[in-house]
Amino acid sequence: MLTQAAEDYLKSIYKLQEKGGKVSTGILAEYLDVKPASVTGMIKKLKTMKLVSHERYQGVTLTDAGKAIALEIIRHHRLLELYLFKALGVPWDGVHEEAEKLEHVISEDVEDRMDAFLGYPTEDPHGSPIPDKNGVVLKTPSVPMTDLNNGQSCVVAEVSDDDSALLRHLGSFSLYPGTAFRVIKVAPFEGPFTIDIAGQQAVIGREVAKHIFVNNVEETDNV
Amino acid sequence: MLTQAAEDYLKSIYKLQEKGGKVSTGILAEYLDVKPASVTGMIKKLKTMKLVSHERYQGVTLTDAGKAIALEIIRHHRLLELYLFKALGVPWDGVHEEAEKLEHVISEDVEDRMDAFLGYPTEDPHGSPIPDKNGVVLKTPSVPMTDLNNGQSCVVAEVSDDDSALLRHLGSFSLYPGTAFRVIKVAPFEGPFTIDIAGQQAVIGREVAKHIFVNNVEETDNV
DNA sequence: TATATAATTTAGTCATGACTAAATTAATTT
DNA sequence: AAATTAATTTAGTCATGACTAAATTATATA
Repeated sequence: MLTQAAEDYLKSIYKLQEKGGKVSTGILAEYLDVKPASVTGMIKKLKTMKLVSHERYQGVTLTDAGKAIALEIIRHHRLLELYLFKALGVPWDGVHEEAEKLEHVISEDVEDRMDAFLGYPTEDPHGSPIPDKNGVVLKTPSVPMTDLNNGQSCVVAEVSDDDSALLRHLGSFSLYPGTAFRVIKVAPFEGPFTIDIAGQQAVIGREVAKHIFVNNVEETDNV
Repeated sequence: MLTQAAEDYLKSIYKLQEKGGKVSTGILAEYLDVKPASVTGMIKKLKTMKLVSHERYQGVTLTDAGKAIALEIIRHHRLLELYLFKALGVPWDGVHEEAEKLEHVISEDVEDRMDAFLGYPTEDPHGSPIPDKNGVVLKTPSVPMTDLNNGQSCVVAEVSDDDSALLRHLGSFSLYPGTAFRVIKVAPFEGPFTIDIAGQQAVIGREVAKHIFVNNVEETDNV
């Protein structure tokens, strides 16, 4: 069995390499809120376990074995998030933190039971895909909200799950995965987005928009 | 926050001192499956935290603060056991092991939600009392099955929760808390008990009987 | 009471996984 | 190309919580 720390490293490497290939020591350190020297130490251990590939000064990548473990942990995490949300009513801005602790100790048996209870779901409450037991992830294509222009309508596909305050903010506009909205105005000079959600207007800043991913983008006339 | 190890020590001390006042280093070591020298080390730490009282060579006792924490962990454990059993259908011989890991990471919020889901229960699947949020335990008086004699009838009140094989064995006779049975025969020379459970006969060895506690004991004529 | 045995504690070791400070390597400027 | 800056690695430290081996204290026996 791997330690909790090792599991967290693998999961983080997976997430970071999703958007950008090799993962540098510094980025990983920042992501894990740990000093770079500590990362170097753990990478060495993971390397002897053949879970990562690493050349000095060149960044890390997961091996197939490491990737399999990372996906298993991510599956735990996302199933737990959805279970806490649906079965226990934990608010969506709280499920991440809770799942972060539970994901390392939950048994396969309990996980299977939660999976069945939920009807074998494919997405967590933030719209992220839940890998299946074989580590297959079906990712629906989506674009960052910052790519949108005036008059386009779309549907929220996915939002970042790790910033509780951000999620509460989005919740106040009902900006959940599945929610449709239309861009009324994009302010110039990297300004905020004014959008229409079911008749309600909301102003979404650039920094927030970066964490929202959408699909079903369509040009619309002013309604 | 306490470490997981410290929490386990407090919980174990609580359980052991329930039946026998001060807890010796050796007993605690055996219970935790750890060497006595390691126990001495942890006791020192717990003492500096004022969670236990300890005089060299004289055994440990929990302070009020230590007892409060122990009861909190036990509450977590037993609520989790019942939740896993009722909400997820985990078999009763598996819930202990699972709860053992979860009890250290579950939040108060999630615990409260499970408590509400279960309707604020007072007993876990093995008949052990669930302490309330203030650490109050209501223990129903019960006697070990080994105290029973020929012809007595009773109801199962509580069974040990930590031996999975034993629980499966009891389950095969439907010997759950709440199950009534009558003693047909106690074999002489510390022999086994032959009992009648809803018309079905079963033979229960002495070692097994030690782990079964009963109440509502009544003399009955042969029916 | 002296001695043997059992229980407990002390002292020192080990693996984890964090840290700091210093050294090394890579990338950017001038 | 040399020098500066940034990133990474090495080396050594620390707290946890386990361990073994040896020393100490308590208990039981002759």
